[in-house]
Amino acid sequence: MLDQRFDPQSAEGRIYERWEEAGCFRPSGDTSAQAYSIVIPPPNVTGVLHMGHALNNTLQDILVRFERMRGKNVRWQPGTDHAGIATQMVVERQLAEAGGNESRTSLGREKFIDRVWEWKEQSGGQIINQLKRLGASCDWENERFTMGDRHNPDDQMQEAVRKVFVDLYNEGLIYRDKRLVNWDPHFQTAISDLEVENRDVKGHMWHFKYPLAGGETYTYVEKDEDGNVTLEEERDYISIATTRPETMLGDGAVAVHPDDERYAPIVGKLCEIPVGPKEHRRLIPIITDDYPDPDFGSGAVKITGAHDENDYGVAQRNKIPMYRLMDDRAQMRTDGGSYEAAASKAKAIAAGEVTASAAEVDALNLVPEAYRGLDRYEARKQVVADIDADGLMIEIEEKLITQPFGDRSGVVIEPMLTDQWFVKAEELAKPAVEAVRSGETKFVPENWAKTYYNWMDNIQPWCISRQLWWGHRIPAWFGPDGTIFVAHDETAAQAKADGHYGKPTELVQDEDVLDTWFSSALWPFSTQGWPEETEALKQYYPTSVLITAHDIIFFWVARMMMMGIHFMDEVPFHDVYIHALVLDEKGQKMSKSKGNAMDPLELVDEYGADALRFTFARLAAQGRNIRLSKGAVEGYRNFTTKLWNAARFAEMNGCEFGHALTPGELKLPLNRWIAAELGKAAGAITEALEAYKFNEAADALYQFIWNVLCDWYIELIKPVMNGEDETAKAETRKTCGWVIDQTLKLLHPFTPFVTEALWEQTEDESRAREDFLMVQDWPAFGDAWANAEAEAEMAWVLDTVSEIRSTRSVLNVPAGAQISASLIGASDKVKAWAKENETPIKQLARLGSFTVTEDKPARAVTIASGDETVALEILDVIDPAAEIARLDKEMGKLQKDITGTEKKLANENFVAKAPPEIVEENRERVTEWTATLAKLSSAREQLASFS
RNA sequence: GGGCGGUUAGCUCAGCGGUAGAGCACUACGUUGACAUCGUAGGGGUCACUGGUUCGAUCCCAGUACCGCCCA
Repeated sequence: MLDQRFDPQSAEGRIYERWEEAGCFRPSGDTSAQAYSIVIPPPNVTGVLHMGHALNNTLQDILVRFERMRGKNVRWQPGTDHAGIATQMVVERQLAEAGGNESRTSLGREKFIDRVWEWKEQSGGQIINQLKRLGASCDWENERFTMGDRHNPDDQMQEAVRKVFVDLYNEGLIYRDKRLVNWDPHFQTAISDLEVENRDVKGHMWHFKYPLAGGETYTYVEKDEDGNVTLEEERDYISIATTRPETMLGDGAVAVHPDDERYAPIVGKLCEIPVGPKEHRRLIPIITDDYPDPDFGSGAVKITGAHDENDYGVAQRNKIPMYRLMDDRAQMRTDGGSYEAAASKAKAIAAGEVTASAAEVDALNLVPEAYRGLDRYEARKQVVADIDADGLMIEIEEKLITQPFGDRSGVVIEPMLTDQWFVKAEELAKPAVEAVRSGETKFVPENWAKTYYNWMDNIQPWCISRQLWWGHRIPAWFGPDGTIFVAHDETAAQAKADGHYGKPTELVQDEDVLDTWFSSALWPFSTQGWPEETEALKQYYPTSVLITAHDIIFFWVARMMMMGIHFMDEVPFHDVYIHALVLDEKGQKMSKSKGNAMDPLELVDEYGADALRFTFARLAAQGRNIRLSKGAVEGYRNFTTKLWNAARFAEMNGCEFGHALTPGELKLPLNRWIAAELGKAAGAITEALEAYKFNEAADALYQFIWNVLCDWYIELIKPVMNGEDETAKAETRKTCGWVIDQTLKLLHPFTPFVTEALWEQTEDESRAREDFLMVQDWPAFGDAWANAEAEAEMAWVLDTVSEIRSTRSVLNVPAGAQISASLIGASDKVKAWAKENETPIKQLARLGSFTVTEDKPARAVTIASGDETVALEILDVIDPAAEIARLDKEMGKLQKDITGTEKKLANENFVAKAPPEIVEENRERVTEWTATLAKLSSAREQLASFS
C-alpha cells in the first residue's frame, strides 16, 4: 500500500543511487541506434548550484531522459572547468585565512599549483553533487575537467590544448602583440571583455585649459542651430573635459571633429599638457578624427592611447604615441629614467625628430617624480589640485559616468597597453557565422542568431593570455633575444631554438597561462578523446544540442563553434537552445549582492527536486524569462501529490500494473476514451519535446493528469469499481493500471523521482517490474488508440454532468440533494449513451434518478443544448427569481452570439471569400443557438406563468 | 547612439488570422473511502494606443507610448 504522500527527502537519494549503481546513466554504446549527445556547459569547479544551473541542467536532463527512453545511444557529457581567476582566488583566500605566513608568492608557482590541485581534489566540484540532487543523469563515469589529470603529464585534455595552441600558432591564427587590454589591477592580469561589467557610478568631469603653444590665440565662436553667434571670444587655450585627469600625463594629442568649426583655426597647432614641472611640459598636436562628438563636453578630446579604449583607436589611426603611465597594480610608474629625460624624448618624438618603436615608447616613464608610486586615484587628486592651483581649471561637473569593473575582483578595470597572446578570432569567426547562416547549426528560438551574428561580425582579437598561475601554461619559449619558439613541449622548443641560434641556447618559458575559455572552447571534442580519433568522438561529435542561456552565447556558443569547425571540420552542435534567465518574483535578476537569490537546493529540500524541475519546465516558454516564486514550486509539488494519490486510488482498487494492452481488448467507452486521451497527450508531449517546447509538453502532462485522468476518469470508474459487473471491473482495472504506467513514462523525464518511486511501488507480486522506469520504452502510439465514437460519447457525458452541476450550483440547490433529472428530445444515439452512462452521470451530478423520456416534467428547470433538453425537477426547491436570472443571462449571451454571427453570414464577402468550412461552421452555430434559445425562451414563459 | 524583446484576467504567463486561455489569487458551496498539498461552481479581459492589409486582426505590417535586457 502506498503511503499517503510521496516523501522526496527519503526517496530521492536512494533512487538516484540505485540508478547510478545499475549504470543507467551510461550510454548504451549501441552503434546501431541513433546517437544523441549533449555536453554540459561546464560549470566552474569553484561553483555552487544557482538557479541558472538548475534550470539549464533540468532542461538537459529532460531531453536526455526522453531520448534515452526513445532508445537512442545517449551521452550526456559532464564535467567542470578550471576557472583560472576564481580558483586561484579561492586558494589564495584560504592561505590568507589559514593565518600562517604562506601566500601564493611565498609558496612559489609549483607549490601553489599543488595546493590548488589539492583543493580541487578535496572540495572542488561540489556542484557535481548538487547536480545529482536535481536528478541529472549525466554519464558520470566519463566526467572531465578542463585541466585534465594532475598526475598524468600526457593527459589528453592538456594535450588537446597544447595541440590547438601550436597548430593555430603555426597557421598564423595565434600571435603575440602589444594591444590595449582590460587590466585587472587586483588580480594583476588581463581579463576578457566579457568579464568586465560596465556600471554607471557617480563621478566628475573636469574641464581644463590646455594652453596653446607659444601663447598663440584664436577667435573661438559658438553658434546656435540657426547659425546665430552666441559666443565669441579670444582664447589662448583649448578646453578639454576628462573624467580621468591622471591620464593627462600620457596624452599624445588632442582631437577634434573635422567638421567642428570652432577649432578649425587651431587644428595642426600644438598645445601644452597643463601638468607636471613647468619647464618640462610637453606639447601635443591638435588633430582631427571622427571620434570626438562636437556636442559632448567641449568637443575636444585628449588622446591617451595607452589607457582608454576609444583613445586607443584614435591613436592607432593617427599614429599617436601611446604612453603607459601605470604598473601592474595601477599605480603610477616608478621605473625607467627621470621624467625630464622621458619628457624630452617624448617631445622629440612628437616633433618628428626621432622615431621610436612601440617598446621604446612603452619604456618611457612620463610620470613626473612628484606623482610616481601614487595610486591612480591619489594621483588624480594631486593632478587636479595642481592644475587648479595654476588657475587652469574651468569647472567640475558632477555626473554619472560609466566605469568598467572586474566581475570577480570588483575593482575598476584599467585599460592598459600590454604584451599578450591573441587569437585571430575574426578569421575563425567567418566559417562559424556561415554555419549558422546555412542552417547547419540552428538557434532555438531563432532570433538569437541575430545576437550571435552581431557579436561575431564585430568580433575583436581574442586575448588568450592571463597573468595567472592556475591554468594551461602557454607552450611558448623565449630566447635571450626575445625570439619566440612555440612547440608542443620544452624539448621540441629547445630543438627549434638550437637550430635557430646554431648552438645550445637557454630558453625561458612564457610565464602566462591561457584563458579558461580557450580550453572550454574545445569541450565538445576534447571531452570525447580528441586529438585521438576515438570511438566516442565518432559517435558523439557533433553533439545534438547545446543548452544554454543567452548571456553565454558569446562565451560558449561562439567559441565552441569557432574551435569545433576549425579542428573537427564539423559544427560542434546541430541545435543551440537558448533558455530563459531565472528572475525573482519581481522580474529582477537574482544576485548575491541584491540579496534576492533563491537557493535551488533549499527549494529541493522543501518541495522535492521533481517540483522544482516541473516548475522550470512549465515556465520555460521560448523567448521569455522565468519569474520564479516559491508559490509556483509549491503548486507543482501539489501536482506530484495529485498523481501520487491517483496511483494510490488505483492500487486500492486492485488495478493491474505492468502489463501490455491492445485496443481490441477494450469494450467500455470510458476505457476506450481514456486510452484515446492518453494517446493524444503522448503525441502532444513527444511533439513538444522534439521542438524544445518544454512548457507545452509540461502543460499537456499537467492537463492530462489533473483535468482528464483525475478529474474525470477516476471519478467515472468509481461506479464501475463499486458495481457488480465483474467483466467491466476487470477491464477497467487493467486499463487504469496501464494508463497510469504509460503516464509515469511520459512524466518521467520531468519528474524522475516520484515517477520512479511509483513505478517501483505499484508492482504486483505476480508481475514484478523487470527494470527501472528510467529505462522503459517511450510510449509511441500514433493514432492506435483514437476512437471517435467513444470520444463523442464521453464528451457528451462530461458535458451533461458539467451542465447539471453548473445549474445546481447557480440555483443554489444544496450540494447533497439527490434530485431527479430527465433527458428529453434526444436522438437514439444520445438515448443509448444516456442509458449506458446512467450510473456515472447520477453519481457525478448527484442525481437521484436520470431517466430518458419524451414528456417534460411540469415543474422543472431546463438545460437546453441544441435538440435535446435536460430537465431538473427542482423548481420547488429553488428561488424562481434565480432561475429567471439564470435564463435571462444565458439567453442574453446566446442572442448576442447569434446576432454577431448572423451579421457575419449576411456579409457577402465573408460567404464568398472565407473557407467553406468556416462558413458552414458559423451556419451550424446559428442553427444550434437558435434552437437552444427557443427552448430557454419557452422555459422562461412557462416559469413566468407558474409564478 | 546601435540591437533585441515585452505590453493579453488582480498577479505570473500561454496562445498568435476564424466564438479570448491556464495557474495562482478571489467568491460561494462542499469532508462523497485517492487526494483539504482536495473537490464543485462562479466572478473577472475595448488582448497598450493609432493607422494599414484582410471577408475577418489579440495574432500580420507601419508608426506612437511606456517597460526591460544586451552592446557602444
